[in-house]
Order: sequence, then structure tokens, then C-alpha cells
Amino acid sequence: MKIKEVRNKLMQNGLKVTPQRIAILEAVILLNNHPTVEQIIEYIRKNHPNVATATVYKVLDALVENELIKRVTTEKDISRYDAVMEPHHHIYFSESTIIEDYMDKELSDLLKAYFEKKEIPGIAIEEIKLQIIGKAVKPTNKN
Amino acid sequence: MKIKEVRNKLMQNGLKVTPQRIAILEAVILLNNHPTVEQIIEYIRKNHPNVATATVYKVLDALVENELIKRVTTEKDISRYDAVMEPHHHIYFSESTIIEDYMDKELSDLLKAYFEKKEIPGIAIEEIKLQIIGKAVKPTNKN
DNA sequence: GTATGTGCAAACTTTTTGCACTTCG
DNA sequence: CGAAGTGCAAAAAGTTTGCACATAC
Repeated sequence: MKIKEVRNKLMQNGLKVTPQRIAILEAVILLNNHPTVEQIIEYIRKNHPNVATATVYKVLDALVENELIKRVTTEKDISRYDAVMEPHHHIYFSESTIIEDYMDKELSDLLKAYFEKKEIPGIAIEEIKLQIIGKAVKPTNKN
Repeated sequence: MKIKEVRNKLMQNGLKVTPQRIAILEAVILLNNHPTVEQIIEYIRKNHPNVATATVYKVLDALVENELIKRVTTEKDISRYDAVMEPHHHIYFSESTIIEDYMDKELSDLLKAYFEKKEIPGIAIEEIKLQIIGKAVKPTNKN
């Protein structure tokens, strides 16, 4: 999502376009490595020192509910956010808190095909996300 | 993991076998739908009323660190636990907090094969988990 | 006996709430 | 102008810490 779309996106969802919402949505877009609330608040403080902490939480909730951003699943008990709305997967580095996006259309298609063949009884699948857990390594030169 | 293995598992990892640890590990096994800490504490209170809350947190941390249980990733900022250590996937119901296990060897093999062919530069993959997000539906009779 | 684990209460962190005030449309 | 959104401060949740006491081995 481009920052220019932000105003439209908000309006389309019947949300009032406030400076706070623009700032917070921009923050999630710019802090593009799945920021925590803490990181978002810190970023907001710089440009908009009078935005309240509670407002950040309220706005993030509103943005998630209206599907302008997503919450990222983690093992830790802190919320992290993602402004990338296109279907994609995540790489979790087991030795750090870094989460990287992993886009792979071939893989997504493979999974889609798999679950079109093999239904799971009682469930209408809405989304399939892969969590790839791994260690960072020096790239090999075997390619 | 069977409850009988609990003592051995603890010993093998150099953890002292205390009644609290046995009780908490049993709780996670028996509350088999990815319990929250709250649910674990509630369960423990019944059989062992004098186990402190802080002990539950400490024991859960120790069990996770020694790989007797796993933390389940969620969007919410509360920890949930899983005693099933075999590789498996999770079904997240979008309209409730239920998380179901999804075992599918064919799928796991498919993914393993896929990533043996297609390496991701800079990452040594340790584990691949699928998150299947969906709605509960009445089973169709089309099978 | 000693290292390890537990209980307790207090502290800390993160998130939510309620309400008067403000702003967007 | 009115409905929706924000700021603030206080409270609620959830988790961690420190230390004296207890227990497993």
C-alpha cells in the first residue's frame, strides 16, 4: 500500500481521516519489518509528539479491524503489525526477533492446489500462511 | 507424549522432578487445545491449590526451553502452549480462539521436497509450519 | 549437603477503559 | 452540528523479579 492510498483507504472504510491515523498507518508502512507497538509509538513521538499512547492502540485496532493492516502472529506476547496485505509468508529467525516477508507465488499456488484437492472437513479455508523457521547463515557459493 | 514419560523427560533434561513440574506438564498435555496460561493456572489450582502463579510461569518457561512443550504463535498477546512435539500444522478458526492441530504427512513431505529444490538464500530452514485460517462450516454431504 | 526449585508479594510492562474535549465531514 | 475520534490519567491484565525458604538428588 502506498502512502497516497492511505486517505482513500480510510475513507472507503468509513473511517474519518485524522492526522493520527495517517501518521500511524504511515509508521506501520515505513517501519517495514513488522514493528511492535513500542516501535510504532517511538516513531510517532518524533513527528507527532502529542499523540497519546492509548490513541496508538485504538488506531491500530481500528486499522486491523478494517483490514488496512494485519497483526503478525508471534510466540512472544507482544503485538506486531504488517502493512503488506497481499498474501505472503513469513520467515522467523530462531535466534533473533527478525521476521522477514517471503513472497512465493509458486508455493502459494502449490498450496492452493493441494487444498482444492484435499478438503479439510468442517472448515472453509480463508487463508494459508507458511511460517518458515530458520537460522541465518552465510550464503553458500554453490549456486 | 504420555504422562508416564513426563518424569523421564524431565530427568533426561537435567530438570529436577518436582510435583509442580509434573502437574503443569500434565495440565498442558490434558488441556489439549493449546491452553493459555490462565487455563493452565485454573486447572492446576484444582489439584494443587498451593502452586504459585509465578511458579507456573517459571515452569512453563523451563519446559519450553528444554523442548518438552512449545509455545503456539498467536495474533493475540497472550501465550498459549502445546504439548504435541511432533511436527504438525495448525488450523486457526477466524471467528473464535480455537486452534486445532492438523497432522498431514503428505503435506509436510510436499513442503520438505519443495524447499529442498528451492533454497532460500541466507537461511538454513529448521521447521516449516502451516497456519490454515478458516471458518467452521457444516460438513457438506458431497463426499 | 548443595544446587535447584518454589512461594510470596511487590514491581513492571503492556494494554484497556471512561470520560471530557476536539475534530472531521 | 453531530457522530466519531483523541488525550489523559487511572485501572486492569499479564508477566517478571528478588529473596527467603523448601526440596530433589
